[in-house]
Amino acid sequence: MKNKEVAEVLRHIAALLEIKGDNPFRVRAYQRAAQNIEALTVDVEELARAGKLERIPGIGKDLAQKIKEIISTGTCQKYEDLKREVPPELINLLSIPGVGPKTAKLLYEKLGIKSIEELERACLEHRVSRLPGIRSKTEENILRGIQLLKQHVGRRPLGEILPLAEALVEMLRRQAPVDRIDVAGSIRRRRETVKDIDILVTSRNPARIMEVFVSLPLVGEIIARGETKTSVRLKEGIQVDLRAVDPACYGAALAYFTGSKAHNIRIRELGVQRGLKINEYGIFRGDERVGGREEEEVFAAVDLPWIPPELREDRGEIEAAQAGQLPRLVNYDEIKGDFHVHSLFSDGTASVEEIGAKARQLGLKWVGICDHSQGLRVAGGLTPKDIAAKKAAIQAFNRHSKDVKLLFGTEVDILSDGRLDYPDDLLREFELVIASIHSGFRQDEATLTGRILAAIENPLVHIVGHPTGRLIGERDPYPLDLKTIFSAAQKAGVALEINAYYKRLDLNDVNTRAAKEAGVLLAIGTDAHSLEQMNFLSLGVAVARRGWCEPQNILNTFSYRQLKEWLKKKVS
DNA sequence: GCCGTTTTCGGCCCGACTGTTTTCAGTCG
Repeated sequence: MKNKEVAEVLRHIAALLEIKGDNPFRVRAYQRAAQNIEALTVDVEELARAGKLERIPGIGKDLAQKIKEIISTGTCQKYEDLKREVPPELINLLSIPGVGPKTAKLLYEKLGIKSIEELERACLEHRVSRLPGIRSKTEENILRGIQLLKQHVGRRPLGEILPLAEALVEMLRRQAPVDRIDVAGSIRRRRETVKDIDILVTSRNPARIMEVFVSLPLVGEIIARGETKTSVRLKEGIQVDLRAVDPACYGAALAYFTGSKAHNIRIRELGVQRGLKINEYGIFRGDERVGGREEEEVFAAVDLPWIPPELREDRGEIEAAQAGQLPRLVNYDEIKGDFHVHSLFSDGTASVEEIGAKARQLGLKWVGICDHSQGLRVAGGLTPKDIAAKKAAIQAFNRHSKDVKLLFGTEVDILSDGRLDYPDDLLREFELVIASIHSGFRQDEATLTGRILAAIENPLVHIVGHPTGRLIGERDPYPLDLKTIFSAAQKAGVALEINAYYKRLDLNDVNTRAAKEAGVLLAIGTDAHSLEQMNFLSLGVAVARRGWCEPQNILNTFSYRQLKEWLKKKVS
C-alpha cells in the first residue's frame, strides 16, 4: 500500500471527525499525520515493518497502530465505525467553497442532503435558506460555489498562474502607490499547482491600492473587500487575495502569507514556547512588538536561520534548521544549461539556430537538442538518415558559437518490451541520450519498472526522461517501483530527469528528494517544443529546490566542459 | 490524538471577513 493511499484514509477520517463535530485537535492530528506520510521519501510500509512509525512527527502509539491496520487491511476499525455514523459522501460537500463541516452536517441532518447534486437542487428550491443560520445570501454563495466547482476552478498548474501573478504585481506597481510588493502563498513556495494568487503590499495609501486593484480590467468579480484584505476573482477564473500591511510588520506578514499553513503552525508553536506571539502583524512579547519588519526576524525569534520558501512545508525543514542542517539549495542562477529541447528535426517549432539564440538570451551555456526517435512517428521521430542532417546543423552552429554550445542528442523511445528504439550502434553516434517511455502506460508495475531498468542498464543511456509519465490534472503517474529504479540509477550513474514542462514536473518534488537521498543525479530539461517553452527551466529548478537539492545533485550546474566529461565517462 | 527546559495532563496558532446575527459562528488561509 502506497503512502498516498494511507494518507487518503487518514484524511477521510479527519474529514468525518470534523463533520461529526469531534475535538478539533484530534482532527488536526489526523490531518498532520496524513500530510507527513505523504511527504515521506521512504515507503510507510517499510517504516511500519521496522517499527519506526512513531519516528514520524505527529504520529504516536495510537496512530501508528491505526496505520499498521490500514496497511494490512486497507482500512481500520475507526474509519469503518465513522462511516456508519457519518455518510462518507458528505466529504464531497466540503469541496464546495463556502461549505464547511458545520454546514455539511446541518444539510444532512435537516434535509438529508448527501451529494452536491442534491444540494444544488435544494438551493434552487430555496429549501436551504429556511435552515437555522442560513438565509438567501448564504444559499446564493453555495450555488456560486457549486458553479465554480463544476468549472474545475480547483488547483491550476503553477506554470499557468505564475506569469499572471507577475503581471498583476507589475500593474499594481505601475498604477498604485506601492512601496514593497511580493507574491506570497503557494506561488512563492513554487508548489506545482496553486489555488489562488496571494499578493502582499505596503503603502502609505492602502485604500488607494485596493481601489486600483478592484478596478483592474482583469478582475471579474469582487468576493470580499475590507480595509486590509480584498479578494477578487479574475475573469479567467482564479482568485486573487491582496493584503496591505504596515511596513513595520512586512516581514511577519510575508512569512505568514507565504505559509504553508502547517509550517506556520510549527513556527508559532515555537514562538509560544518562548513566550512570543507571532502573527501577521509582527512578533510580540505581551503587547509589545519586538520585531517583524523583515522575514529573517521571524525565524530568528525562534532561533532558526531563514528558511527558503520552497522548503516551508513542514517536511522536516524546521528540524533541519534547528540542527543547522538545512541544504544549500541549488540557485536559479547556477543553472548553466537545458538538457531537453526539441527542434524542427522532430516535432519542435524552432530551428537549431533559433534554439541557440534563445539559450544565449536566457544566459545558458549549453542545450541538449534531443529529438524523438523513429518509433514515435506522430512526433516526427528521426529515422537514421535524418540524423546525419541534424548532426551537421548542430556542428555548424557550434563552429561559430563560442559562448553557447548545443549537444547532439536524442530522446529515444523505450519500447513496450524494454528495448530502445535505436540500435546501440546508432545510439553511440549521439553525445547525449535521454530514454523515455511514450507508450504502454497501462502495463503493470513490474513490466513498466522493468522497461526503465532495462534502459538504465544500457551503458549508452545518460538520462531517463519524465520518469513517471504523469501530466498534472490529466494523467496519473504510471505504476513504478521507484525505490528499485533509484537504486539502479545510482549504481549505473544514470541521471533521472526533472522534466520542467509545466504539466509534467516529473519527477515531482517528493520523488526528487527521494532520488537525491538515494544518491541519484538529476538532470533538468524543459522538453520544450517551442522557444517560449524554454522559459519553463526555472520551474524545474523550483522542483529541485522543493526536493532539497544542492548544486552537486543537479547536472545542470555543470559547465560545458564538465558536462562533456560526464557524458563521456558514462559511456566508457 | 500528540506531546513535554512550564508538562505524563492539559494544553494545542491566529486573525479577517461574511452573514446572520444583537455578540457570534462558520469558513478560510
